[in-house]
Amino acid sequence: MASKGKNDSARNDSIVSLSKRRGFVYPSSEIYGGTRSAWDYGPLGVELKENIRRQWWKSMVQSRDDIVGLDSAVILARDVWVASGHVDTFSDPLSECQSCHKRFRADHLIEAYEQKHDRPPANGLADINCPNCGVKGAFTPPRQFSGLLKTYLGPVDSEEGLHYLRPETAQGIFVNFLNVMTSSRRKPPFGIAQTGKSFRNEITPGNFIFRTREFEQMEMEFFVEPGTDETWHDYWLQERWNWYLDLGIRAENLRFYEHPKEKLSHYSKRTVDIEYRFNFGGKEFDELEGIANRTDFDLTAHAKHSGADLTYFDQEKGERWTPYVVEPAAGLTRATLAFLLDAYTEDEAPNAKGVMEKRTVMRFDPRLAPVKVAVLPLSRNADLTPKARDLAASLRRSWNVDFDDAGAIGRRYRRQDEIGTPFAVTVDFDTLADQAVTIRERDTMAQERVGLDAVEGWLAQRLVGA
RNA sequence: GCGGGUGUAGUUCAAUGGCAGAACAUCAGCUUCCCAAGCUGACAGUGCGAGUUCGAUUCUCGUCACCCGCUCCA
Repeated sequence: MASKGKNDSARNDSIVSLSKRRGFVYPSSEIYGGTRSAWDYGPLGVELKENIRRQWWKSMVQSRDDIVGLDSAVILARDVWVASGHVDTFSDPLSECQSCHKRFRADHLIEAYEQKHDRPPANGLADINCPNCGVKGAFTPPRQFSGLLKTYLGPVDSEEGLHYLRPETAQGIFVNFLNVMTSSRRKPPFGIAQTGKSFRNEITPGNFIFRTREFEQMEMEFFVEPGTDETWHDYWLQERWNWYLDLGIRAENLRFYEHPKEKLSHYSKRTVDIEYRFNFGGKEFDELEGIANRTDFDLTAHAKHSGADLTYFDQEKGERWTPYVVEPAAGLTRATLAFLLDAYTEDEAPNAKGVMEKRTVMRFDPRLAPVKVAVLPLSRNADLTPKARDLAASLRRSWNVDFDDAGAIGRRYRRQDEIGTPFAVTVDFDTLADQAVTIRERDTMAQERVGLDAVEGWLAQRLVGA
C-alpha cells in the first residue's frame, strides 16, 4: 500500500516543504532572511509536538505511582553548572591547521605529543605536526568554544551577572531531589520527570530540526538503590522502546546503540541510545533518546558543592546511601521529527476520472494527529453548512476539529490526508432527511453511515487516549 | 568556523544585461460536488546590501540562509 517511491533524501525534502506548506514547521525569522538553525512550529506543528509531550507525560507521570512531575527554571544558580561538570567539560580549546583547515582539540594534540615523545612540546603547538596534512606549526592559537549559552542578569553586563541557560533539564531535577522526595512523600525507587527547553551552543547545528541550539527535552531521573541500577537500566530501555512502537514508529526504523566505554560522557557508567532512521546528514541512524546510568555522580557532586545532604535514609536497613540515577532523556523536537518522517507515506489512488494519482498521507497515530476529525459539508448550498457547523462546534468540546467547505469533496479529503487527520465526517444532502452522516477513515478510505446523535460516541471509541 | 554547492510566487520549476512565465497550491464565484473533476476570476516572486552599467533577477563583491563534506555533539 504505502510505496517508498522516493529515495530517503527526496522524502526528507518533501517533509521539509510539506512542513512549511501546511504549517508544521517554518524557518525562523524568515522575513529577515532567517537565523541559523532555528525553526518555528506552526499551528499543526505545535499540536503535534504538544500531543507527543502529552503522551510522554501520560505514560511517564500520570499513569504511574512511582514518578512525579517538575518544572524547574531554565536559568539556575551558576554553581549548579560548576558542580555538574558542565562548565569544565562543555568548554574545549580548538585550534585550526592553517594549511589544511582541519580543526583539532588543542589539549588532545598536546597529549598525543607527550605520549609519543615522553615530554611536553617546548614551544607548544608550534612543535606539533598536523595529524591530517603533516605540516608543522601551522596551528592558530587555540580558541575556547563553550557549549553553554550565556546571559547576563542584573542592571549591567558584568561577569558577576553571568548565568547559563540550561544545556539539559536534568540538573533542575537533581537540585530539587530533596524538595520533591519530602513533599511528595516518595522514596526510592522513584522518579522525577520534566519537559522543557534546553540550549546548547552547537558548533554545527543543522539538518532541519534534528540539531538546533534551542531544543526541547523530555527527561526523567529515576532514583534507585545502588546495586539495582543495572536492572532498572534494562527495564527503562525496554519501556522507552515500547513507547515509540506503541505510538506507531515502525520497528525497522529503530535500533539500540550501546556507547563504547571509552566514549561515555563524564557522568555515565553505561549509556544506550535509541536511534531512529532519520537519514539526515549522511547518517542512516541517529540518536533519538539516550538512556544513561548516571550513577551517583550528580547527587554526590551537588552534595559536595552545596553542602546539602543528598543521601536517602533507608529505614529498613538503618543506613544512608546516595541513590543511583537511571535517566531516559528524550528529545521532544527530535521525536517530533521522527514522528513526522515515520508518518509520511505516498499512495497511488484513482481520482474521479479513474486516473492514478499520488496521494500523500501522514499516517499519525490518532493520539498524535494535530486534527482528530474534519467536518465537511458536501456542498455550500442546500443548508448543509449550518448543520455541519453545528456538528463541528459540538465535536470541538472534545477534540481538535477542522471545518472545510471550500472546493470539491475529493480535494478536501486529500487536504486532510496530507495533515494526517484520521477521520472525516461528511454532511450530505441525505443528512437533512435521515439525520445521518458519512464518516470516512484516513487509512482505509472506508466509509460508514452514522446517525448524527451517534457521531461523538463513534469517534470516542476510536480516539481513546487522544 | 573551514571547503564546495544552491538561493526566481506558498510549493516545484522555466526565462532574461531591456515588461519575469507556467503548473500545482491558496482565495472568491458557478456547478445536488463522496476521494486532488470542470469553468471564470483573484492574490502572489528574482533572500538582503553595495558595485559596474543608460539599465542588473542576470556580471562582480559582501552578507544572510539552506544543502553536502570536515571539526564539535556533554
